[in-house]
Amino acid sequence: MTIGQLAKAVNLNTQTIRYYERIGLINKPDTNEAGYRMYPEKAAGVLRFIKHAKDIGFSLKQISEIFSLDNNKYNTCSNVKRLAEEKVYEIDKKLNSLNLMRKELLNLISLCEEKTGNRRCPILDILKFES
Amino acid sequence: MTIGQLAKAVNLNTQTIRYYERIGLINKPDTNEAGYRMYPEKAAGVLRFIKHAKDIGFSLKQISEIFSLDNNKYNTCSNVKRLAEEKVYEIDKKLNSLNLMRKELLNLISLCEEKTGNRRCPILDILKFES
DNA sequence: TTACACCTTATACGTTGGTATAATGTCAAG
DNA sequence: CTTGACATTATACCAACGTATAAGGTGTAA
Repeated sequence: MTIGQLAKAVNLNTQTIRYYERIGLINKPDTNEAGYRMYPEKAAGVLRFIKHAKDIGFSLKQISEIFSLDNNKYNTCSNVKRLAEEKVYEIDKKLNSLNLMRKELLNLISLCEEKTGNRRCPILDILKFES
Repeated sequence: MTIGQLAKAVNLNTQTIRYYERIGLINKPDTNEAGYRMYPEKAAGVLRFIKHAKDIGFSLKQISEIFSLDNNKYNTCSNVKRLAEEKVYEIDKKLNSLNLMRKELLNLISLCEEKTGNRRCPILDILKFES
């Protein structure tokens, strides 16, 4: 699988895939005679994992952290598992934080609805002078 | 109130306040004889508003947009409300994504638990290109 | 008066996460 | 055997959101 085919498969720019390689997020795959990167099927899964992790707010650095456990020969499955558990904990913190924001915004919106017809905007009023 | 006092009051860097001015997010206040920016009390409220809005996920650009709605005094409340509703929608998408990722990680963790004692780590197997 | 903490502007740099461009090589089809 | 769509590398550029530095002016307190 060439880089172009991979890019199409996971809906990423080829430049982006090379960028991920450059920053050490993914490994450079074996190349063919012409020097083209030839990716195994698994690569698509890895990239989808990265996209997914990124979507939910993990930085490329954090994603690297998960991958880099691989470089340490003394790493056992339980260490990797521990890291995964830490990530779950981080996710839970993000979930809480997002839920709080959501509540706050909905509260502001409901204030707006109570006050329709009024000139003053309760969202502006509250965020400006009471926070 | 000088820029340094303001910065301390709202826990921001003076550079950051000047940066906000530079990008047009806040107005340049009147200056004294020496050319020092002299901020009214209200400035702290505005900066707190910005921090708060940023905390709940608004970009500086979006915050600018809110301010400009405020300046227009035209249909303000419903426009601000629309922005807040858009933000709630964004938050909901993130929540869904996070919940998916959480599930995935827990699934990987459970694979680890099934395989305790085994040399190979199923998480790494999945994440690595090779093997 | 001198020291020191503050203020000014202008400009450069830093980080994250890419995208664009140039100059060049490879390959398959017509 | 040329054309077009790919691939390679290297380098530059982008937006967002600041932070740092240089070179200077101001204010106050000992």
